[in-house]
Amino acid sequence: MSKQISSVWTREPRPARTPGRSREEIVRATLELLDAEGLDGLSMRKLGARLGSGATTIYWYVENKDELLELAYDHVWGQIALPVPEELGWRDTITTFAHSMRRVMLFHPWVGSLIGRLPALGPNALSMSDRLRKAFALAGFEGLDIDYANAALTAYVFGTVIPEIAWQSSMGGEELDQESMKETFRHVARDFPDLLERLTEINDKVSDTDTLRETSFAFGLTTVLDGLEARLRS
Amino acid sequence: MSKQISSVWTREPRPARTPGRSREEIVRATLELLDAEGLDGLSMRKLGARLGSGATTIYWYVENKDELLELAYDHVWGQIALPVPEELGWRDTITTFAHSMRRVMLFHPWVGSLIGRLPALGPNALSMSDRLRKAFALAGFEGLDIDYANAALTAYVFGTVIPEIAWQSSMGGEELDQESMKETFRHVARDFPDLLERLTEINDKVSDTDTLRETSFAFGLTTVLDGLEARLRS
DNA sequence: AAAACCTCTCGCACAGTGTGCGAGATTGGT
DNA sequence: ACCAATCTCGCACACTGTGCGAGAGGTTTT
Repeated sequence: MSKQISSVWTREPRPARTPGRSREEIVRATLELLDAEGLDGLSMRKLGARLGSGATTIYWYVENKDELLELAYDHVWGQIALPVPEELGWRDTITTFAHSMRRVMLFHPWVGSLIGRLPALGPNALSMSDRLRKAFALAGFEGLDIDYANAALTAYVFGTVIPEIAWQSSMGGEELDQESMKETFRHVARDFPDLLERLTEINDKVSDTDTLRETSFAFGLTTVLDGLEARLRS
Repeated sequence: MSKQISSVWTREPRPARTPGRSREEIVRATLELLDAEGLDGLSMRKLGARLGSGATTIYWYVENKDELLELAYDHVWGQIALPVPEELGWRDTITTFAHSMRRVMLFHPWVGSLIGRLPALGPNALSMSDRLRKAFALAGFEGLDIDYANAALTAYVFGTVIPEIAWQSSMGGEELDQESMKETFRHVARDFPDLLERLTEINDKVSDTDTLRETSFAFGLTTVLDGLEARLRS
């Protein structure tokens, strides 16, 4: 009888009654606040105000703020599209999935700060894993290799998008302001001639950074998929 | 004349005088505190106490707490080993690099929460990029492909390690306590029979989760490298 | 020697945080 | 009408980052 990891998902939720607030309502408001003001903008008092209640009322439905974040976190994973692999074939299925995952994460930038802090144990996260696994099994992977392939793919998406979020947020809500970004980069990279040269090359070839990042993402994605396919053939 | 992205690296540091504290001293104390108590354990007052000074003294050397984190952040990237590619060949070089990066990150788990919040513009981060690029250039990549390969590789490492950190920290400093982890997982995954089946399979084949994660990391790494190599041949 | 001027320290205060507690309101069952 | 369970929330506590302005200490100029 060892003690569980502390998480919302290891405690039974309070049975839902008709009167009063509900967990769903609270999570919905949490998501709105997170999307509107980011992780720092979420406070129990603001959330209470949005719900038309006292701040500490929330603690009746949720043990603490982290549990609230776990709930919001898992909700996001539910928004990722994963086509039925039997119809599209595994490569297109995974590709679609990866792009959808990226889009969803960029739309809810605050998840970037949660991935390193909260384990993803919610039903949506698990269901995502489950369906992803089926796609990889259909591709021909067996046993633990299914999990390894799964981990590699999601790792690539996470690792790409998380720094993207950092950039996006450090440019602070403003319009892209590409020129100032280049200026900044020129300044900090002044001691690295090769990096500077690369920067001007990028300037020549690529018009805006959004498509650059998307191209880079696609490049890495096919790289990973090619690597996985190589495994299947050996 | 557009305004810069706000960052320590875009401001000239205060010229160093002999008396009083120094930036290096403060960063060192910051790192100690971060390693000892994590990101939440770092507060200006605690840091001041450790330095034997008032909390607000720090603001003479640093604009705000985020700048302090940027400095500590960049310091970590300086600890990653990157062999000389001409000696080892690019694959071994990158492999060594990736493992070193993972080890360093796991040793300073708080970086996991910073990757999604602060852009990596410090000299160590840039120097890492620079040297990585050289390795990929030596491998045979050209032009933007060098950056894409670079991005793909670091994305994979980031994306693997960041969730690892989440697990590590959610088990709260305690010894691994594998049994309770399995118990937790069995509980949350109770509605996903395939996942449960996979879990027992893992239990049979793998003794401890540390080596499991390491195997998984190595699997994904060779996957990415294989994918990159496939690009080179086409 | 005196005055002016930097460089640096830090106590105080402010607005804000998560959340424990306990008193009260609201509800449903008898 | 009474009781017990369920739910709300004001207050308080310890804590956060940081703006401000008074002062200390040292160096340079007059």
